[in-house]
Amino acid sequence: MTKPLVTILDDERAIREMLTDALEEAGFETMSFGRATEFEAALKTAAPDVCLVDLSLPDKDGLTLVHRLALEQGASVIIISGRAQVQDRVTGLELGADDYIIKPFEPAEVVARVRARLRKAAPAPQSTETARFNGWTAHFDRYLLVDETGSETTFSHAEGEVLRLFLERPKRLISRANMQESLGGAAGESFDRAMDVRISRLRTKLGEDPKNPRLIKTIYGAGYIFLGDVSWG
Amino acid sequence: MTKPLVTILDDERAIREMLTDALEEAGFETMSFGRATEFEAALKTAAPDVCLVDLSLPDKDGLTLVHRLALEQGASVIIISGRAQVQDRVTGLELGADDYIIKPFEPAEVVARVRARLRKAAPAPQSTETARFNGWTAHFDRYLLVDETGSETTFSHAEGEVLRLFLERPKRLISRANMQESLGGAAGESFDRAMDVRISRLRTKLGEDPKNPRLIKTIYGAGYIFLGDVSWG
DNA sequence: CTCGATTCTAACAAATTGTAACAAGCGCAT
DNA sequence: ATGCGCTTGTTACAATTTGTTAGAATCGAG
Repeated sequence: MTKPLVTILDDERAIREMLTDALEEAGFETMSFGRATEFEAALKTAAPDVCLVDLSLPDKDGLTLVHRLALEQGASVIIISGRAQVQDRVTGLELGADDYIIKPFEPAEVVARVRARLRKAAPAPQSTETARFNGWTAHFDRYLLVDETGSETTFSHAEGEVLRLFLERPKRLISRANMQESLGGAAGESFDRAMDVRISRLRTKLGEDPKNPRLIKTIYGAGYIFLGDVSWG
Repeated sequence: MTKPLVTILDDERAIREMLTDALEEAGFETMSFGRATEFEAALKTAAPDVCLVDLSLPDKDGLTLVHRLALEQGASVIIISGRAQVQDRVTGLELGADDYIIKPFEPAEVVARVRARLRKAAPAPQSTETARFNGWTAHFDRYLLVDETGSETTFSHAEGEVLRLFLERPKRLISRANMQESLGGAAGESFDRAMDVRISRLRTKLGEDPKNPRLIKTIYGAGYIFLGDVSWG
């Protein structure tokens, strides 16, 4: 169980430090950025669970960024802004933000709101070993994949690891680095290929069309994303 | 597709009415209650999607109720309270609330925050991932462009970034600098060409006539403009 | 019309990902 | 021990995506 990753994007160093301290003390992993471009570069290899974003950025329009974040990444987005008008808050929230905190803020409240986001988004500390998605049913305890027609296919342990990872974080980018870590892969360069192969094999078991995969999508240069409506239990 | 159900629990009639009006106008089903016992009775037969709860109730401790709600029901809980201290907010959120709004509030903001809750809870946020324009349908979640005749073309991630940018700002000039930012392009000079190429490729996928593009128009020396009647969802 | 600046796009190249085929390792029944 | 079958990583090569280059096409000022 790794620590949740919270990213901080704010052009004021003092604020970044304040938030970093508070969040790390609360037991989160953090990464902070002063400008949007750095942040976006980092997104290619890390998948944050919650993103704190200041709207007044030097190099980019914050709202557009929020919109993209909310849409592409499945992460929760919390806007932190000095703009206190109701209209600002409403548009921020409509564009996809999950929360809107006004400066000046108390670190304790930010932590509490981050926790509230994580609680809902949590991959569900499911005791169940069964998940359903798009007609399929995966039984992890029996290494069994059941079709909507009822026909069964088994999957191996390695395939199950990948499948579980996907089912636990549906509709979110999972970077290769992240996946490698979760699969306990040695940092070895060649493991990259092994991962591809695992995914390839999983894809064929799911009956994916290689030219046009519907469930496991590749994001060139970034990672994978599982598009499926998952429900556990 | 039934309307989401929002419950309101507040002892002041004026507030109940204000919220009911705003929420119903926004397209939600509502139920409102003046005391906790009524509310709890109603919970036996209805499953709200979002619960608005005022903490200062005549007949019960609001926080306990929130805690139970958050745990037992799967609903999102938003506290609405006159108690504005940071400590109040923190404990409210820690106990399981998803959001904390301070009185006095603007109905518009409440609606926006309710929407934000529902967005995350929704099983398939398909709505913002599909856009229609001039006979085409773009499915960003599946990287698919569908013709009016139904024939499909896939587009890559990079192409999708451009397309999305256009669809988000139709009929408005998008400067090259602006586009470069949004595409996360390094400020490098040579990225200019890469952008051209992305657009060129997108154009061919959209079947544009090079001599006479109908959708993606070049404004010499300024940028691009997307002419198309876009509707999302 | 001519010229320089700008944009278009075909063709190439580099990086990244997909997968068939092979090989090593393991468990298990013979 | 031997051999079979299964899992999994490795290798090698194919395919895809993306950026780069270069020359053609286009634009607008003078």
